[in-house]
Amino acid sequence: MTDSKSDSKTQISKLPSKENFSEWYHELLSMAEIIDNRYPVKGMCVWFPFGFAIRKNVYGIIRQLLDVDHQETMFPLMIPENEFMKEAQHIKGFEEEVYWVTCGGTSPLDVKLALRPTSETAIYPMFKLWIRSHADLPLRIYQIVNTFRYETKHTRPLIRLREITSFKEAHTVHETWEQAAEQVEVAISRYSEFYRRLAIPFLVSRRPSWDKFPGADYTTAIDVIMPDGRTLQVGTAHHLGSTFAKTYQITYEAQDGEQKLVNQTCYGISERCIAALISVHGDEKGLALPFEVAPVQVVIIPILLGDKQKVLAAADELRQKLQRACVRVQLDASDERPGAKFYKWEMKGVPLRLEIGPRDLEKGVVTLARRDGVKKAVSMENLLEAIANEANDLQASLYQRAEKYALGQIKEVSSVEDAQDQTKKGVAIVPWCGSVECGHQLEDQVEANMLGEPQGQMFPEAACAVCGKIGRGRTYMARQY
RNA sequence: GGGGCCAUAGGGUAGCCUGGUAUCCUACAGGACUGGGGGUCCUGUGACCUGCGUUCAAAUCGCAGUGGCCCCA
Repeated sequence: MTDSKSDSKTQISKLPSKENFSEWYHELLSMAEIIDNRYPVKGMCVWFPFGFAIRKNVYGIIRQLLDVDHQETMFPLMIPENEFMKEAQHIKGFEEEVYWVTCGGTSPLDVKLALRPTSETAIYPMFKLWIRSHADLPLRIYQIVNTFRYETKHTRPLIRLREITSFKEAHTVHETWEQAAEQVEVAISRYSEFYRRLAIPFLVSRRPSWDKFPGADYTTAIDVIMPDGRTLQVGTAHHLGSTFAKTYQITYEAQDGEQKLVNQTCYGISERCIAALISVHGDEKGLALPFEVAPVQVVIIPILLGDKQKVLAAADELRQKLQRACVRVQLDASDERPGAKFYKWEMKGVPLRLEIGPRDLEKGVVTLARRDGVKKAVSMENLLEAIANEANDLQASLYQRAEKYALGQIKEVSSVEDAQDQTKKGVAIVPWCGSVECGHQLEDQVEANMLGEPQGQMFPEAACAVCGKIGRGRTYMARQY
């Protein structure tokens, strides 16, 4: 404080500590050029080209995973009021959050148009037209679109937005309830694969009945534990049963000639997955990206000493070699000092850095530095192989680090008091008999949210933290974003 | 839903209390020397959120709006 001049110098372009997660997060978004939060409408942000490149790669994985048996499509942004208002439960869940278009130019519209907060009411009237017979089923489509919700709470870049720019929503239609239930499992397994590829550990749970999607029979959700111990919902899959089928009269002719109501599911992921990606892997130096989604996978830093032309030529040769091998490579031949470039590209999360200078040329090697700190010399001949290996190792190291943190944040507790303590810093697994009454009491007393029953796990018998009834039921509890 | 803090070059800030000339760092542009972990020097560009009010005069005082951040439900 006394030496403010040297203070400000050492703080040049430095991130706040990740301990101070909120500040770190906001700074990182702008310093790593992911999101520009200065757009003058509340809750609406601009993707920097670099951030958008991450988005493109990440959503490429989603597309890859869904394209196996889904078809990508695109529905309109606006939904006529009469269609939107048909499904009562659904409206009730969204009515306070809908933007309405009421005028065309200076003329009031006869039928108001809603900006989709999600697209069920846009898509399902069309499903009614598309689906005639059992031969049309199952139907699986998805779209990646923007949606609008008038959030009154505090908005947060990528996490709580008024315009969600990157909502991947899938909608499927099936003959039976069981087939739809199976589809929900498929959805969760695809999402699990997705987050594994991003090296992000996650929790899967069945949301309590009072927190399910409006109009759904049940909701299964994926949450990620953020660096401050709060959880972020980063994926949901809903079994819609025949609720919307009744409302929109979506029926098919079964093999026996009878007209039957369809069963549906929908499931979604938004740019919150990018928020999780950034937050889970990032550190004091900035972003840290898995090789698969990094816009720049390898950066080459020439060390311009001695015969500069020779070094530059070698660096460019290296660049071409990697480019031919389909590596997203960038040669940074700008006029900055090497150290400054190291910091710059570390901020952007580049997984691998290659340094090439006179010393390396002499020995026929390049210096390879991994974003997680590992640094070694590799020979020119084995370079491509070394890059592939280091990319794999880095992926494993990212995941291990993240998993270690995540596991450390989850604790089984048996009482309301312990749950209260635990949810201050992470996730509690609390014995719960499953009743709505006890659930509400838990949320009130623990002062945290119930994520719901952990999926795919077995627990020993224990007493419900509220009523004391013995059973195997558990619920995750956490402070949620 | 409730409460608090805040808004000055692209980013970070000083100035505001006590009304009059806007500070420094960084970034950016040009130049010179440099270059294996944030280089130095010279020159230059660039700002008082919007509206209304008070006043001879508003970055500064008042009101409203917009936007941002934090805490609690």
